[in-house]
Amino acid sequence: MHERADAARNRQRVLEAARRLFAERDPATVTMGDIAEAAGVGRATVYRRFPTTAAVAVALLDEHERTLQEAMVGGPPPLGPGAPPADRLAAFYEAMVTLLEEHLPLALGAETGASRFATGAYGSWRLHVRGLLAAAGVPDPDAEVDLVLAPLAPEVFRHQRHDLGLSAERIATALRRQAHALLGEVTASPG
Amino acid sequence: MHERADAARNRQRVLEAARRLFAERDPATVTMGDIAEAAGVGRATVYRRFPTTAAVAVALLDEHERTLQEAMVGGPPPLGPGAPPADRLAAFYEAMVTLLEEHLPLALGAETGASRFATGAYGSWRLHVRGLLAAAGVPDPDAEVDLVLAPLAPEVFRHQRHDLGLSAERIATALRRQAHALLGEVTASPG
DNA sequence: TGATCATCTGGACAACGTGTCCAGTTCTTG
DNA sequence: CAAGAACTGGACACGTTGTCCAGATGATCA
Repeated sequence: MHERADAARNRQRVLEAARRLFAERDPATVTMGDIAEAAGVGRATVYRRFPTTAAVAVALLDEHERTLQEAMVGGPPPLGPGAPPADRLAAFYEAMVTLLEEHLPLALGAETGASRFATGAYGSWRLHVRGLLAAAGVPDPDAEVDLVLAPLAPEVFRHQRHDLGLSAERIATALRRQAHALLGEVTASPG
Repeated sequence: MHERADAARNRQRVLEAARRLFAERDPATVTMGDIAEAAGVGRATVYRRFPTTAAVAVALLDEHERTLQEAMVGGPPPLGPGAPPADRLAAFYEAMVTLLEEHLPLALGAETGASRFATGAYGSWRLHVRGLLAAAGVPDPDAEVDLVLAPLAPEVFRHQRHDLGLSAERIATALRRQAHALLGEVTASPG
């Protein structure tokens, strides 16, 4: 049994209305009622598919995140396999900055309530970066992976981008340097 | 005009009750009403001094943070002045891990609502770390400082400590390695 | 085409947290 | 001890959440 036509139509209305609302104002202040009203449907209609506003944002982010993940596992280097770990981490950082620059309101909206560690996307990035750390010879990848991912928290990007006024390119450059510093010479440590 | 005796007494009751509540359950679920009830005072009495539950947590954290800050600016090396920037950053990381280990519930409680970037303590740490980055020859300290502080977000520590089960020492070791990787050889870059 | 039935819809409801207000009380000052 | 300032705590109005159910709508099948 496929989704009913009216249900599919309303789902689209809800998603589009939510995208607009998240972009227009502080994503943390968007309520289920706001989304329902903007979409022209009842509140229960929104609740039927999404338990929270964060879930709506996650749904909107999903396709973009999936595209990035595919490039990470099967795309061309340096983002995909083939390049040295330090270069791949730098490319990953750069791709994440692009993603945050394009969809920051959604990324912020996806964080309201539960932590980002619970999302499926975070798990994928974690797996990817952990592999890079291990390949580079980092002593304890399990302890470092979340530290390496921490600078990509949407709230950190928002702070740098808007409170501080830094350009996305400047942030990306800083992250690239850190990627090479963290993984560039690990195997050449004292021995 | 000094604080009235009964007001001071109630302030202490509120702070002690809040400390207990934050430690007992998820700090994000503690409400002003809970604090008032546990302290044995009315809700408006709590509102008189603290606008939000986060403000209560900040007040409780304040003295501990101040102690750390004094050690940073005037204490013995490697945390205080005198040691190389990489060693000082490593010492700072280690001190922050200790602080988080001892007062994680308060740190998490202080984050509910507004972002941690707005707190005065964050500004002090930022200033300190920015100075270390500049002294180490990092090209763009303003862009890197918040990235270097990001792994210390209470939510990241909570994830590593409880979701992953890592020991505080293991996290501190990983951070020390990163500190040396990020600042250890910056001035010895290609030339 | 028209009947049947599962699904969807949207307004209503109760519960909860927030922030404010003010009348009564308590403490400090002279 | 009197007068005034400050504090207290219950009450109030508001907004959000999450659930529920009776009516409406669309898919299926004869």
